[in-house]
Amino acid sequence: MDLDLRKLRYFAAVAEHRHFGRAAEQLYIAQPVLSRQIRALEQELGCALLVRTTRNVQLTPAGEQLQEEARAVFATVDAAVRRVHETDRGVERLVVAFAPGLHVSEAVRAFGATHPGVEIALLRLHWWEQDPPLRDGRADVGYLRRPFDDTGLRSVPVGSEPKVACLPAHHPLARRRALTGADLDGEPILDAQARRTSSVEEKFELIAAGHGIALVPRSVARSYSRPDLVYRPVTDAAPVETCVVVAEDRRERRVLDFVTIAAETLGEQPARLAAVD
Amino acid sequence: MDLDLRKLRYFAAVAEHRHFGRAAEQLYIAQPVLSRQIRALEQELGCALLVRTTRNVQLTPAGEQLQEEARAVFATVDAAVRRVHETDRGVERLVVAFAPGLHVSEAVRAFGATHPGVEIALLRLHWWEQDPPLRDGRADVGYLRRPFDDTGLRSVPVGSEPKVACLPAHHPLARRRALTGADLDGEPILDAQARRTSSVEEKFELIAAGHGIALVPRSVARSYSRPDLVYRPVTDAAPVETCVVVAEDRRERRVLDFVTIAAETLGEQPARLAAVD
DNA sequence: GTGGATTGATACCCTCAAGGCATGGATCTC
DNA sequence: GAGATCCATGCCTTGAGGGTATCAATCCAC
Repeated sequence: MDLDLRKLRYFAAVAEHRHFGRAAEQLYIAQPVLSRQIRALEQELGCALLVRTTRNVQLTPAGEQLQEEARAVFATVDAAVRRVHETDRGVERLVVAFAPGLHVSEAVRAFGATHPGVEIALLRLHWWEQDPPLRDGRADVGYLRRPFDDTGLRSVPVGSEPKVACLPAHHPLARRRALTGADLDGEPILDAQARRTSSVEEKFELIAAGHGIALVPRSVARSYSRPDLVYRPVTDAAPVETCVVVAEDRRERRVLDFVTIAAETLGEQPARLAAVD
Repeated sequence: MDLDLRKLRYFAAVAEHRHFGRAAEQLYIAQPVLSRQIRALEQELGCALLVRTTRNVQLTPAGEQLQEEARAVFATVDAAVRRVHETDRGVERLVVAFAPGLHVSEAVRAFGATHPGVEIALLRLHWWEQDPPLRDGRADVGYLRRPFDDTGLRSVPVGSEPKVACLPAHHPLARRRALTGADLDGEPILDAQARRTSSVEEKFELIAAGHGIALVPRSVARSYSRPDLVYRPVTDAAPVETCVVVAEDRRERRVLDFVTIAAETLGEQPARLAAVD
């Protein structure tokens, strides 16, 4: 059973006005209807949302939470309808995903110059979720770092780069110029299996706070530097390969064109990803 | 009139199976019902979603778009219901927002140590939208940079820092060690009024691509460095003040506690925000 | 303290959309 | 061309959404 958007909108009105009568007036329905709908919503959710006295209405903590969640729900729905209409009117959209530290401006610019009618959106990826957005349609094309699950995907390698260790500035190993894998034995590594952080910045916050260290591609080190973190090369770590990736069944012109342009852009200038120190 | 989640779920099933009969079977409804519901959805949206032949079903571009949007809608709704239930069961949540370049790990760690039962979520803010999330409930407390609209908000200053100019590495002004405001006259400044970018990284992509320059607080320069961008101090630019901010009507214990801890954390170590070169 | 005003809840009725069943029309397969 | 497959249409039933009238509880004014 689904949450009913109508009831949710009714609840949002009551939560805003803190008053059934005025909320009903705004919704152009009768007040008793509103009372019943809200009560039904509470039953469906299985928790109280409002504290009713005969003189006023207050929100329970769950009610306040729902008031906020309602905003997100309506924003998502409105955006969905808008984008469907745009697509129906012929607007072409290309969602380019990129793993942290990778730069897409050149390819986007080159693509935009030859495809002025295509609206481009960027999507930040995360370490722990690189390929799913390409498979489920959230993104049309992506810049990914191996390893990732490439079943059902087509990958074009566009460069490779060494790994570096990211340490807190006060870490004992930070005094060394370079490290080897053996140096890192016993260190707590924050990897994809660890508690999932919602952004790159959060991961660095954890490292800075002393919760662990991380092995990251050098381009990440170049993009995110902080005074309380240091990066040290790990001489015997395997290099990381970057790929431009699309789902195998995507055959739209704009998608194929972007892949071509992206491969050319990076292919001509491999120094972008594998620059010298 | 609202999009109907029931119809949307029906559509998602048809889009997945590419077949009315099997979709109806999965939904435990009769096939004719499904035909009518989908047709009604198409009328409500005002655009065709499916191309029906008597032998199979295909999606129109708008239909493919809606299939993808449906995923986002359901994910949002599910998360909303889940969080409401959690709140109802007594789980306390604190959403800490932060403007780009600010680091919250110390305060979060200190808060977590004294409030082990409170679940903490982080929310990245943008230049053009700093204070609204605090006012509409998306965030409980935030680290903001002036200027922002502080009506209805309570702000605790916690530090100030100079501004620097962010330029493409090949820009003529990049050869200078320091700049003044006069040097930047006539340069295209990417500010909050400019075309809105959805992340800090995108803004830097634009700068790197030569679309303009930006004036940013020094802590942003410290957090995001790239080989194709350079930062230069602007000697006569007004410093930027950072504040910990909450809505005036927020009086929950966990919110007030976090503000206290945040102010103490940054107050004791002002070097965090205003470090030497 | 008492009566009027305000506010949310309840009772009862009506309407219409959602859903089921039977069937039609079109297309593919053999 | 007969049968199978698949989506659409017609018709009926049911239940959720909505309206009006009214009640119960509280607040406020005098």
